[in-house]
Amino acid sequence: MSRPVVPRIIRLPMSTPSELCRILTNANITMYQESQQPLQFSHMTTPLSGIGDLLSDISTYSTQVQWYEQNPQYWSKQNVLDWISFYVEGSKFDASTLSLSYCSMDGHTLCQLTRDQLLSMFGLSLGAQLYESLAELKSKYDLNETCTLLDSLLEEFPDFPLLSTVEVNEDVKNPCYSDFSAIYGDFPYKNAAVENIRSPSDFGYESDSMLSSSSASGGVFSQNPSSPESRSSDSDPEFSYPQLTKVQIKTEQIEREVKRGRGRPPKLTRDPKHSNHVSKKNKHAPRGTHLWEFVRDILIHPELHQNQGLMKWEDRREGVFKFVKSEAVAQLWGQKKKNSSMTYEKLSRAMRYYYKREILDRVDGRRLVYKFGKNSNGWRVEETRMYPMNNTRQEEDVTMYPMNNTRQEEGTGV
DNA sequence: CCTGCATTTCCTGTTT
DNA sequence: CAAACAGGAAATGCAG
Repeated sequence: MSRPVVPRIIRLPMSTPSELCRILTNANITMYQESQQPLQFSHMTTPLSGIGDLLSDISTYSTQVQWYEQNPQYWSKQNVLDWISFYVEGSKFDASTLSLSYCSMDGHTLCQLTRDQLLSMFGLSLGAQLYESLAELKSKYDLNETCTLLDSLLEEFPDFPLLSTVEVNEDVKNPCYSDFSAIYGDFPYKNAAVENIRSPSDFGYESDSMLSSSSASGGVFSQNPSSPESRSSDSDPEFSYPQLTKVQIKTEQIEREVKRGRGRPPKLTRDPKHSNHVSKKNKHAPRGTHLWEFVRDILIHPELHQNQGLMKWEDRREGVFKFVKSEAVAQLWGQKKKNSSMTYEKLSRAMRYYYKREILDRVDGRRLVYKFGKNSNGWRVEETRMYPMNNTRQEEDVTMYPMNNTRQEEGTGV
């Protein structure tokens, strides 16, 4: 089998900072407000129950995966937006001319678009890039999917005489990772879908659904309760986490007795079954805001959260705010960073580091209360006046984000 | 490969 | 007493 074709995308110099700021902000706006739908595999039918289970797992997982990790046909709106953002960012496309309505479609809809439609929507250059990328991703994932199914079939039925003679080439099984990584280097093109598939209970929530019913959905703590901060899981009245089984607790204790030392332990893959399946290196945290920016964005766009009341302003003018649902915010942050074991305790440590950098000022004597410092920006009323706090989100929001709200993350250094 | 940054993880002690 | 705060220490992952 020949190697799949690799998209020929060249990373061009960045757009202007303000453009990029808008792009990223736009992505954030949508990211936090959208409730992604689980992917449907109903179009696939198979008489084999094992495959059905696999698809069920994939479907569950797919509420979290990035666009580059799955077939464009199954992309959520968020995936589509991320995909577009990626190419906008890498081109000289003027983001201000881009209407969010063009980006507000799911993968299925996207895949119906003709080349001409894409060109008219995104311009000749970007449109062509998108079309090319889409076409190649589609063909690649169609192939990949077939191989994955075949692979799982082999695991399910190892003794099946015909299937056992079939070998699946590694490069074909993970075409995206092997080829894209060669081109993009650090870019996170890898088959995380395979690596991360564990049990359905491993998968965290998606924004609102989890915030209201993490325990019911077998929330994120069921996966990795290894840190003692899990003790704080019952601290939040709005939150309840699934109780650990005795076996889990026992395993935890053994693990901690074996390796206990200061500092952050290496991330362990808890499912050895998949640990050797693909490369473990999880390069590149998703592009996005820093913690304080994440917090700020929750505060200045409360209307974008179906579950409001995560945080609130205590004194908007002074930049004083409070974590109302501290563990929920931590979970949301963890979701953003693909870290299901994030807790408020850990998040708050990161917040405390901001004191020294004067991104935050101390607020003594008030629990869960912080204050933006002189090295933070984008939260002041003047900076966000273009955003009426009570309006529902509209497409105009995208281009209305203030130009002067540029990121200065590097300028906030110690 | 090395270095720096921004966390993340863990811990001990203190305050509310 | 529990939860939150404080901050040291060390590790991680990414960017340059």
